[in-house]
Amino acid sequence: MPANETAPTLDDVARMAGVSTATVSRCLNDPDKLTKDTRMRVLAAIDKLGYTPNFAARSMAAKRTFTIGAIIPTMENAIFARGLQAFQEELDRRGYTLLVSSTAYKTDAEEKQIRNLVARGADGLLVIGHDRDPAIYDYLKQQRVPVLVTWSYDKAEATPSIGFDNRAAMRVFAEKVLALGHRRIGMISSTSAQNDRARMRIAGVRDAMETHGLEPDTLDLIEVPYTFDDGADAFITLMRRNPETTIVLCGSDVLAVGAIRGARLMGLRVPDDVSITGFDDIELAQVTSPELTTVHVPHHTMGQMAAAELVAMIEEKREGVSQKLATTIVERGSVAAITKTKTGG
Amino acid sequence: MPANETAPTLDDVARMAGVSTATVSRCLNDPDKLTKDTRMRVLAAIDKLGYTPNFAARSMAAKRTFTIGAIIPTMENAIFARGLQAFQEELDRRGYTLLVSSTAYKTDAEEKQIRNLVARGADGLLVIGHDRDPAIYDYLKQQRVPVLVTWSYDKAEATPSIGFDNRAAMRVFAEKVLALGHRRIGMISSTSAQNDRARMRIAGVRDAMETHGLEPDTLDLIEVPYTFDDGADAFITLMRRNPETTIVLCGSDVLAVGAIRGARLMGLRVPDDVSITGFDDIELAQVTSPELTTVHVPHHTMGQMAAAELVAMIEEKREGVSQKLATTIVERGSVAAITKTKTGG
DNA sequence: ATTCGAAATGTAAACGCTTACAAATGCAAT
DNA sequence: ATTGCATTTGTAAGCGTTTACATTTCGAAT
Repeated sequence: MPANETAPTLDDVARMAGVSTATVSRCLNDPDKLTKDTRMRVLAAIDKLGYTPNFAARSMAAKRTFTIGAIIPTMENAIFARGLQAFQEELDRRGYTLLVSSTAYKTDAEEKQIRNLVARGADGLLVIGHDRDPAIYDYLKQQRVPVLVTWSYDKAEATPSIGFDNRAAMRVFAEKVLALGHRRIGMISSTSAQNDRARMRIAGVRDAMETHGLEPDTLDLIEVPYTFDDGADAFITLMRRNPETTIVLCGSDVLAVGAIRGARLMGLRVPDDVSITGFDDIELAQVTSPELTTVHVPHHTMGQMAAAELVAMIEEKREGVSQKLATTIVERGSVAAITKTKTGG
Repeated sequence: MPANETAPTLDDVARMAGVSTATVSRCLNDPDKLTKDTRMRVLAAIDKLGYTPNFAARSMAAKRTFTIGAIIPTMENAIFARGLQAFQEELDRRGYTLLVSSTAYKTDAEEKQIRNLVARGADGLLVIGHDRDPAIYDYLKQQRVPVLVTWSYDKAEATPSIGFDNRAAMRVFAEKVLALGHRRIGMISSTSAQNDRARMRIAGVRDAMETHGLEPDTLDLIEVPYTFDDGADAFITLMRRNPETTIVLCGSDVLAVGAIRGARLMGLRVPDDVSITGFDDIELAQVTSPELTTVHVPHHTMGQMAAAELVAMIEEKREGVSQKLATTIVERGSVAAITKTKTGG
């Protein structure tokens, strides 16, 4: 019963195996450099002592942490879960660990979190969307920490991004559903300040309205935070102040699910009385009744590609290259065409 | 344009402020010890250089990281999100940072993650449920890392826990809904191996059956992983092999939402044709139609209390003390009483 | 003016690794 | 046996903090 007072160190292992600390270190980081015999001896000692390398010491000496940080707006819903999962898996495969931090949509919390991650030695950072204080980008550049933006693609931005064109995706989608004859349009978006994804999706809807000969300013828009309840409340507000609305486009599935609930609360049938759409295509989109017509985002591919690119940026010490991913439209049951009856109402 | 090649260190700050490194360190950790004048000088230098303390160096020297690790089974759904959010907020308030790691329900991944968190110097660990390889507990004891179990309460276990009695909660709930006259009972649970929460909830249902004079073995149980689809599939399987089932109790809201979807797919009305219940009371429970009758878990309080207790264990170097939290029953629309018509079916 | 204790600051030794460089070892060719 | 080169191993200097201990400074009390 070796009731050691403290955790074993490299030194302890070296002593027990009868080798130098350098050899133990090599055994951990570059096993091929050792004789099979010494390697076995060291491994045995490690095992016997239950040794785990001290991360802080290691990263201080090596000036590398093999850690990548990701800052996401929220963990509360599944929006980022899928993509992040894929990101993590790919990182794992490449020998990196992911550190996740959530800002709970408080933009001012982001800077603090980024500094924290950098102080912890993150070799690279993944962030969502382009919008943030330029000072943050300056800081990151000064610290020489590679950053990759995701969930957004914008070649005009200086920071490399792997994502999709939120504006175009929403435009194409909106054009398609509006072609069903809708003239009175409402939209529920999450707060667009400091959120290019939200902003671009709104712009996409306005683009589509123009295509259909509608005045973009007539879009009845309401911006709210990011929960089901917000979606439900916003929907009710929208329908009260504009009862002749025939379709409500939501900036995300979460909001759309809330909107469907709002419709149920008001005794409105979807899509018979009003059509509702989402964006993201998370699992949730299939549990409502009716199921959501929405825009499918390639979460998995996006996460995977982001991991590959960020690791490449780190290891090859090169600038990141942006890539645009395609979104697709998923038609389920929440959208209907305008019928005579309805237009008359 | 001081295009420094490398990030500024304590030394740089000290030099610029004309003080020793010890003083700069004090300025960061114990500002009151300094003259207002020197403090200002140091702060100015820190600001000017854009200095951020190096976390690895700090934690190596201080042998403290002010970091707490949490290992959760999944980030994919909101089950743990609320509690973890509260946990994080409380930790923040006390000056600690949270590192989250998800096992994706792969129990063998947990040990690796725990070792990783320990190697990273986590001052304490939060884990979900009691079930895990005893070797893990041994390792943690040897490393002297405090552990707190949550989402489960069991005074019989050696590891302190802050949570609720899964078995009793499910028993009380099941007794209540079964009192409505149900005799043919199905249950969908997530895999119970290595998952005391699932196991206890199943036991709770069996307890309730006995109370109602039903043979516990007649419970038609099906265990699946943890997604909506699993819930839907399980429900369909269950109803096919046992069409006269009148109520399906689910081990979690996620599964229940899946089950509701399964019912819709089969053309069954809830609760008219079959009743369905959940467990957890996450937001999701209110977006389905009908809304879920479920067991409310005090996520927020649980997370908050867990944070307070774990920090106390660390700072006061004492054993943790377990606490049992109460759950409540939330009746919404997914359960109906058995009518003559139905019993005749 | 001195003295003394408290408060502020400085000095330097850890902390547990990695890695450049030096030394030792092994093996093949002579 | 010797030599030379490649391979394996060892030595020791950092890495950027914190903190015990030593020293200096300051102000109040004499």
